[in-house]
Amino acid sequence: MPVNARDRLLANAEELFYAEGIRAVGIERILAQSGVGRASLYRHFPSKDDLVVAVLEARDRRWRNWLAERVEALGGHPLAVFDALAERFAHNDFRGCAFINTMIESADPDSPAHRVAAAHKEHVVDYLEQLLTGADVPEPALQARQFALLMDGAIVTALRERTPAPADRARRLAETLLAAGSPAP
Amino acid sequence: MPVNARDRLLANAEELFYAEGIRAVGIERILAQSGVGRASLYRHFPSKDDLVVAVLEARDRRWRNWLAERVEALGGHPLAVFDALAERFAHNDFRGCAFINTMIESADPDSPAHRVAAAHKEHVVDYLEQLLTGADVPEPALQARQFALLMDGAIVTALRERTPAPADRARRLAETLLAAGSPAP
DNA sequence: CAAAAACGGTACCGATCGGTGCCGTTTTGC
DNA sequence: GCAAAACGGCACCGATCGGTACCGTTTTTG
Repeated sequence: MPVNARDRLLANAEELFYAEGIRAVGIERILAQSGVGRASLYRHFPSKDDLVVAVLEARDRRWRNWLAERVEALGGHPLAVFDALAERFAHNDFRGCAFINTMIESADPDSPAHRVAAAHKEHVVDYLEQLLTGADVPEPALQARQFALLMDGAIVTALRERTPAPADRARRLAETLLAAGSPAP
Repeated sequence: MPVNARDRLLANAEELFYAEGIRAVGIERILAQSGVGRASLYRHFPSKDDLVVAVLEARDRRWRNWLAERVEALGGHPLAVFDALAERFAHNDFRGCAFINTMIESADPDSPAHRVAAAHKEHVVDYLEQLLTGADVPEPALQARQFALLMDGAIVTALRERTPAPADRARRLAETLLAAGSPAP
């Protein structure tokens, strides 16, 4: 557990928001679980929305770093992103993608939280394109979007079925996609 | 606009829930937009949760009927489900899949709303399997799950990008999937 | 060791949440 | 045409929402 009140708030708010949703978690719950005084929260964050944005930005950085490291450790092939996802799905506190959830909960596309979530997904697509380019896959920009669609589909399906299997199914789809694209240029 | 208070409540609640989320819409908003008295709501539905379940069950029936009719009209081929999705994505009030949104908003898998949403997805998978079986696609049970994953991936991506393009991309993925499965038995 | 910053606890605020009770009116069914 | 059901409007309830102000204490900093 972090020592700062600020870091404790960020950690506990992220956990609660991810597990139950942003709107479903009140300020009081966060304060109680963090052991932080009410005033301390508003010293660090002007409003709940600002706390939400800070939580999402931190999670964005951490999640993308995790993915890159995990793909690297699994051999660096683009298909490894699905193996990384499978690891996530296996955790019993898996509750889907925090950023998809945020875009759905914060419906207004112009809201700060929604913007951060949308930006996260764009960054992931950029990473995928760079990964596919490095693997000499033709049309990496288009294939990156296909991969992202498969990843989000796997995430939503895993949330629904409560099993890591969708990661493998998405991986198989991506394999046939790469196999179909390569041999006929 | 329906004449019954009950039907007006269902119609307006569905519209508001879909557009802004279930938690984000209070009882008062629904009453005002429906022109219904407060007591009338609680005469028909014991609580907000019961209203939510009734709205979802009605939408489930309507959505699946719509999909079946649309696929039929588009030739009856399994790939037509993606053409049907493309039509939905083009509407400017498109806000993703109400049932995915519900499973995310009502995080508890045992909550009534979550159960209805999960059941809807199972029914869609069943329909896909029957559709693929009718088209003599090998391993229809497995391919139905692949199709469902592609559909959900397209829906989430369309919500994110705010364009119907993901439907075409998912269709292309499904095409290569069928092409890869058929010629090598 | 002292000044200053960070902190936890509590009382309080207006607004809104879902839900109940009662009233007079309108619509429906026989 | 009359009884009964359905209805809309309003007042009200306790609980909780996000947010503010002030308190005395602890921790950091120089």
